Amino acid sequence: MKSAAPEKPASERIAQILEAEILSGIIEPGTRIRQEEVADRLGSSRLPVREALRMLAASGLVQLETNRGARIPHLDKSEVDVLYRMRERLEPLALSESIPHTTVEMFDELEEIQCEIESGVNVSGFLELDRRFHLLTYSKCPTEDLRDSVARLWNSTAQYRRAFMNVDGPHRQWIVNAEHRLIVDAMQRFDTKDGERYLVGHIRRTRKELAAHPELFIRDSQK
Amino acid sequence: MKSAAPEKPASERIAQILEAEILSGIIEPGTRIRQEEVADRLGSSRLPVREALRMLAASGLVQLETNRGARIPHLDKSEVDVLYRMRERLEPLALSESIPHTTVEMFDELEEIQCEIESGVNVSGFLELDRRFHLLTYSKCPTEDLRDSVARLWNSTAQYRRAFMNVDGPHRQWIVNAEHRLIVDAMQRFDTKDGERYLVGHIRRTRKELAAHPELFIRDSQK
DNA sequence: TTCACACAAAATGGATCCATAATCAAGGGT
DNA sequence: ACCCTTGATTATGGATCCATTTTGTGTGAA
Repeated sequence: MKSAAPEKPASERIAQILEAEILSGIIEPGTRIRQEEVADRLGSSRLPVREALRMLAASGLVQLETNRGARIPHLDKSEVDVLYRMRERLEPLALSESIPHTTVEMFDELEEIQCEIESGVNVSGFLELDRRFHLLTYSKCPTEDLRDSVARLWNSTAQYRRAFMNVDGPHRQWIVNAEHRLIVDAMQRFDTKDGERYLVGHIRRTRKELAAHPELFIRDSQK
Repeated sequence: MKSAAPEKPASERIAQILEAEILSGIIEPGTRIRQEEVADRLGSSRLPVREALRMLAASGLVQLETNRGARIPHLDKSEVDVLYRMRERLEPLALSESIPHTTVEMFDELEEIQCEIESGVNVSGFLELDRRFHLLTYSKCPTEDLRDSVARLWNSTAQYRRAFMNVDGPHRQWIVNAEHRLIVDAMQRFDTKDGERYLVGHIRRTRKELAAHPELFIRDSQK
């Protein structure tokens, strides 16, 4: 019985690294990803990189063109809008499914994250904390497919949240804090309806604020 | 300038074949998929098969365990129930987004499919036609991610629709026909609200009928 | 000067080969 | 008789090598 062998996952390590680099903005949209470059940057052969790219393509994070390699897709205004409408419909379901299985430790962690957000952080810090906050509220959802779908939507829209935050910054940050607090309160009361209501409002407001900044999508024309 | 070279897609041909085999029931849930077997059955090396399995895993169609290969996951009653709730929320959005871009040819094809359904077909025939019908109503949705998400949900639940049809058969088939007709009518009137309403009812009714047959999920215990 | 054609360099897709972990079977010990 | 251990077989994960397509550059002509 060997306990010290967690058996490192395979090439999905590369997929996770690439995913992190993409949605943290290190790799910008439109950039072409060369397998060889990634391979010896992460110290492996091209083969795991290929598999990782296939996985990311299936997750919608990159686009593959045969014999042309992988690149991060540009999204136009209306596509991001629809992705947000998908979030408005799916995430409340994930929250509802998660609420019955919440634990005290979860609320402690949510409280901790929210306090850190309110303590004042920079843009990257907020994006990271905000992501952790919301995905944590969905974490007890028993259906893996639903959690994965939600995570996919967060990944696909990450770069636009970042761009928006860089423009609009901490403007009206108090609204986000209030919404987060209301969501946690509904969860503690095990009130799925209220939770869904506040969450829909949260996402819907973000969608509209994003739509008010079309300059974030100027890439549409130079596509 | 060579025009006759559509440049066959790469190993995703294998992914499509495997996908079709899985959701048509040829490969049953719980079955272990050996790369080598698939490789020389489809006349290629193991490498494209590996990539295809990674892609299918990212799509949720198979589960990968390191050094243990791929197998088709079992879903229990509550998981299928949540997948149907996801459908109830996402597919109306896809329909709404598709309706403004519908064409006359589409309505002709929908009419043709529905007539073929009403002409009386066997279970496999109905499942195929029903899938074509619904995915066609979403086909003009401009957001690829949304179309892909919907297709994923149809794939994940395919085997349970099949099992249900084999049990309950063409029982109350007239309801399906009426719902399909109402959906097409709403589309022709460009009434997205009505379309969403009828579609939600259609999926919701199916979910409840499925939930009334727990014997389709007896695999839960022998998991 | 600009466009076009051709050739070279590079990157992707695929196949074969090797290492390692898991599974199965057989044998021995309790 | 049953269980544990040990070895052999098998299957997956990874690396290197080859073919094909794309792309970028350079030269030539209009």
